[in-house]
Amino acid sequence: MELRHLKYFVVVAEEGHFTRAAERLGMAQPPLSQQVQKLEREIGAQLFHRLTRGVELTDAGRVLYEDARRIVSEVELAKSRAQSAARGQTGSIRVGFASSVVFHPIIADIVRTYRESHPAVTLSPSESNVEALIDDLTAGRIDLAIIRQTSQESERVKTEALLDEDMLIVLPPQHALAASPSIDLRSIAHETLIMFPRAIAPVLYDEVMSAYQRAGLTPQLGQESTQVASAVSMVAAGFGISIVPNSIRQIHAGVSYHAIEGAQPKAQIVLAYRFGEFSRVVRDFVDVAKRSVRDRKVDDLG
Amino acid sequence: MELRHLKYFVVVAEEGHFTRAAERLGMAQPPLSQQVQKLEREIGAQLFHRLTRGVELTDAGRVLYEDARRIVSEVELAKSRAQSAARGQTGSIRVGFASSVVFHPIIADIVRTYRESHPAVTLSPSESNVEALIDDLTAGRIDLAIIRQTSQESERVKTEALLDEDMLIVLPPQHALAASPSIDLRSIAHETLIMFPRAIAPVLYDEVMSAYQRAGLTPQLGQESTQVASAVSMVAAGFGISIVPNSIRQIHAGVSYHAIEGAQPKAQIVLAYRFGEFSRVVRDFVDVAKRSVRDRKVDDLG
DNA sequence: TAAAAATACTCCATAGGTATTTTAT
DNA sequence: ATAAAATACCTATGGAGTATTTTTA
Repeated sequence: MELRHLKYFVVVAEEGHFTRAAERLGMAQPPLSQQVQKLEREIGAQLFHRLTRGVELTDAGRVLYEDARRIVSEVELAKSRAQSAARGQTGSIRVGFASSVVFHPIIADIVRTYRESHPAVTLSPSESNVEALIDDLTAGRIDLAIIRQTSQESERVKTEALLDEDMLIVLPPQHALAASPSIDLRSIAHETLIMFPRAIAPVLYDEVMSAYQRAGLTPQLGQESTQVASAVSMVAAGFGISIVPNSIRQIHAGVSYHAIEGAQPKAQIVLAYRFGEFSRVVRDFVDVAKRSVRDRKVDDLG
Repeated sequence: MELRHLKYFVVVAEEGHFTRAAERLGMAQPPLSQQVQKLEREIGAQLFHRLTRGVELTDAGRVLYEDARRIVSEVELAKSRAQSAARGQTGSIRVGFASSVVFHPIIADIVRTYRESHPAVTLSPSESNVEALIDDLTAGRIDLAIIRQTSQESERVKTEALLDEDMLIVLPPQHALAASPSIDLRSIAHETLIMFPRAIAPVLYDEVMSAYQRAGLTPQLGQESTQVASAVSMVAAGFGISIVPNSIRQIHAGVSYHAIEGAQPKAQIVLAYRFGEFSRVVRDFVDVAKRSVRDRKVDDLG
């Protein structure tokens, strides 16, 4: 059985007349009769009662008519769905975010812009640490990740720098230096430094460590925070000070944020996706992300 | 486009390999390649990425695959429905079951009773998630669904509550509380909770969440299971605990099932059919279902 | 006898086969 | 060098056309 048979059958059923149906189908009557006969032979049942004036559906024909009509239109629908998927307008995309990047306003920017331009694409966000996200990416559990710079360049994962942000010193309320807009690392070298576990964002961690090193200092490491962001609440609670990416500033917990004088450590935000990624929806997301960053830079200048 | 194209496409998609697909189809590879190319031309999009070792679906291909597979099987079903209608078995009924209800003994009850009272009616069962079943119902792909309670009351779909069942805590073997017949949520609040995706059965999902909330607790959500039932095997594998409807108890996987003390979440089983459904076979099924539930309740009392 | 479907035949488009080339690792 | 898809070319099935016959109210 072919779709042709169902299409022909539907038209004949609607016209109740082979000759008129053939006209509507833009074909001659005999081949139409033949195709319907072939369908009847395959089903093993009469679909029409042949009358002198036209034809009439049998019971079997009536049952088939409902199904055939629906199936024919579903094929049309399937075709146009596939087409819009090819244009990247439908589908789904799973994006993982490193927990230290979710506060950066560019993230909201990117997600909003993408959602607007691809309203029919389902965007499933997840949050984890850099290492786990790279795993998720290679294993195909996510399609794309926005993370911190990573040294472990896998063969299967392509990374592209999105932007750099400065890192800031976080001081508890009532700290002696809370009023200074910028602070020299040496003036806080003796204070307990709260850091997230290195595994969560190794390059970020190392960046802070080397800033101390370049200044000829050794950080006094204290209690580890579980996340980059939760370091802030530990600072607020008086456990010590911390150094976090600028975007963490979004968190107002009574703490104060200060630029670092001299050797300014940078925190890079990076886009990661599988090498040879074909998917249009994913490629579009990459484009949107890059464009958002570019537009933002232009804004900053203006 | 012809059914042949969809059939060929489905096999190639499943094999990921033109040569093997051609074998499975009992034909040579070149004509298969040609037919698929023709389909791609008609859709106006690549359906496969041609790799050195086999092929892989594109976004458009993935979208089409789901539709094509369904359409091909619907054609088969339509054919046999027409055939049985021709044999004078005036009826057939397509019933969809939410995967989380299929283990409930009432389902077997209803189906058996209906089969006995309507031996000439062909009953075609299918299994899916709540959302997809409501879609199938409105689109006319199925006539009736037995699902979990749904909030999205469509205008075209009428739902009727069949029965409530309690939800139970599932614990892995050797769990400290495995011997307790009933458990307080607070005593397991710190354990990882394995849940199915909310989309599969939103009301069920929310019921569990609000049980935690009412107890002043926050669930520690872990890895999602793909199905309600597969949560049990994940519990057995030690990924955490879960909360499932009582009927899932039918699955013995080494796990233990426990009543929840206090705020007992309920899982409702619901009958859904198109508003203004006139078909006798469908109305009879609804009657049988309701009667089965009533009889069962009488049994429970006795 | 008239309207309409079925049959008889003819033709050619195309599904499918075989042999070979191209492509990507 | 090799696996696998694409291409080239051929064959023949069968879809569609024209002419005609059959059927039945």
